[in-house]
Amino acid sequence: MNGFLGTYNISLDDKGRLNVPAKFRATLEKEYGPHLVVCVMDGFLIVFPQNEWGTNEEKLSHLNAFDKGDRNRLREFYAGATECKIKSGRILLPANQREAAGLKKDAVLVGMSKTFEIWAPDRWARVSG
Amino acid sequence: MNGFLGTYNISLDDKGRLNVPAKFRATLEKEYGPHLVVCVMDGFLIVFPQNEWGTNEEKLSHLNAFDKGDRNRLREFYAGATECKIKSGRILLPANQREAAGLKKDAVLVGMSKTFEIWAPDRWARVSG
DNA sequence: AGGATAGTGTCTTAAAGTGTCATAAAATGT
DNA sequence: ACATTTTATGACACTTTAAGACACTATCCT
Repeated sequence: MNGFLGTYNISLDDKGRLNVPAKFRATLEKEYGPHLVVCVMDGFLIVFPQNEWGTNEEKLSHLNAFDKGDRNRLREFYAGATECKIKSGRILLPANQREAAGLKKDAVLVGMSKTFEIWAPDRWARVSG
Repeated sequence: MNGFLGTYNISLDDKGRLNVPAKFRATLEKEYGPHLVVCVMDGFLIVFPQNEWGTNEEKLSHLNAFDKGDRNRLREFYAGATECKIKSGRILLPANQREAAGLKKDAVLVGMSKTFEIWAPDRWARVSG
């Protein structure tokens, strides 16, 4: 398996849930589990399978808790994060994350191997140019 | 075996699947497996046998997922890629890749030793002209 | 308690993806 | 050149997936 690959256009339902594409779901089932950590980056969301989040966290643990810049980075990272679980094929993103990412009715999911990203279509268009 | 060689005109079926030429299939069976990674280049597609893709991916592994520039580079690479498997001699390319390559009803497959390429006939004509 | 809001389960429909067969075309062996 | 085998294509039936809708539950607030 090659992890998460490709770009998918998907739409949110009336309650703000979004369908995880079947291929991503398959990867999750095979290599990870249904538990995810979603995290706000600048203008979009990153979704970590649970244990990928763990390895990332480890990398961050090398940052210096007494360094102001590092500490700010850590805070930003943790403050925006939430746990969520796939339920009948979908995930519900909390309102504040949807807002942080500018998500309204449609979203673009982008595979990044061990994680995937969630973008608002207009922002994605600007980045993927 | 000498890898993928030659040029083949093949047509897509009503659902967008394309037949992998018997010679390519033979190469895949003998030297690789049925799992492929297809990846958008500028205006055409490159097909990697799974482990050829792996070696490419390895080159990226030194990039830092927390660095903005690196992350952009990674994204470009992964966003255009998809995994696919040969099923009864054919592969199905996702709609966005077909569109990126301008594929409609016919395609040209071009062997490139360890990979092969998929072109829309008109674009191929311009390049090979 | 009552009414709002947010979250969850489940069904329906439409679209996308998959398996398989029949014919046509091409390649192969003698 | 002919018969045989393999390969490519088109077609169709079937399955899976995504989207939208709706009803039900939990939570919060006053």
